[in-house]
Amino acid sequence: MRISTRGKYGVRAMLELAMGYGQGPIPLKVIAERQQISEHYLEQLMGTLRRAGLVNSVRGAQGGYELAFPPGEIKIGQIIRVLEGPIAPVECVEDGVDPACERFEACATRLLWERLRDSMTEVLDSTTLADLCEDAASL
Amino acid sequence: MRISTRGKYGVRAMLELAMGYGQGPIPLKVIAERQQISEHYLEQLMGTLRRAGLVNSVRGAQGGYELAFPPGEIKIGQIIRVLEGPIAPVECVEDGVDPACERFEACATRLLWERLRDSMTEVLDSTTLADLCEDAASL
DNA sequence: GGAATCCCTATGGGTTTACTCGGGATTGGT
DNA sequence: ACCAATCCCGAGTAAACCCATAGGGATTCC
Repeated sequence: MRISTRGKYGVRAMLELAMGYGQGPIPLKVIAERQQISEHYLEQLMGTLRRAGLVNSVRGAQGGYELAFPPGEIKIGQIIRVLEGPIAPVECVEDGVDPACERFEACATRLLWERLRDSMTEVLDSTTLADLCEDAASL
Repeated sequence: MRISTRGKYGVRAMLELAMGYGQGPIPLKVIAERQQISEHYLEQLMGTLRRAGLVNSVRGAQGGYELAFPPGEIKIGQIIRVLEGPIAPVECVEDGVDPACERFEACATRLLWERLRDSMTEVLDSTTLADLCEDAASL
């Protein structure tokens, strides 16, 4: 029941961008240094986040990345979904999937997985980058 | 954010045992057939569950597996922990681990992961096999 | 004794993870 | 015009993990 480094690094990088929001783009190198993440690897994650529309990139010298929206409008769940895929403990309770489930007992476990999915979604979608910035400030 | 087949199969197998609780041991073959799980693979999972004390095994002809406790006393969280490891989205919020975390921003994300862990734990530890049996009965 | 069981270790193919590498495209500063 | 700082992209890779499969050994009921 772990998220991978993609989700972990992604959230950390996005928090970094959130803390510098409104002050121009932040270069990858700086994010990677501050968060101690392999630069080349983080680059791939940022590419994914950019294609998903969560960050904008500015190419060339003095370029870098910045959030596509204010921190208060970006939910952690969005980041996770982009980098880790659907938030669902098992495939058959993914959003939008409605498989004809054969085993009737399986449905009992399915209710369980749905409850788990919902509680995970609740936490991840009720927290924004702005919330994490506040948390960071009060530490 | 997926559990593996170990957790899935494990819960399904345990539910099968719960539904036959008090009626003698159920052979692996039957569980595997009813739940459509590879027999040999399930055997390994049952071995793990047995060594963890969640099921008892009866060897020899007419043998099989049975729950070590009544269904109402076995939480899904116990099964998951045995088969999947600690319930924690990231390593640093595992129970009993208190790492000196270097990055102060990391602590902001750590609060998030703790909230996620807690909400997952809440669901999994508040549901017992008896609850799943009820769910199954009312379908 | 034999069939039905559980028990154990080893192995293997496929996928995923977490990177690394090398080069190309774009842009600001001088 | 040039150069350095950036982002962009695709390939490659070693290790780990997942999901089994294989084959035999030990135990117990009938």
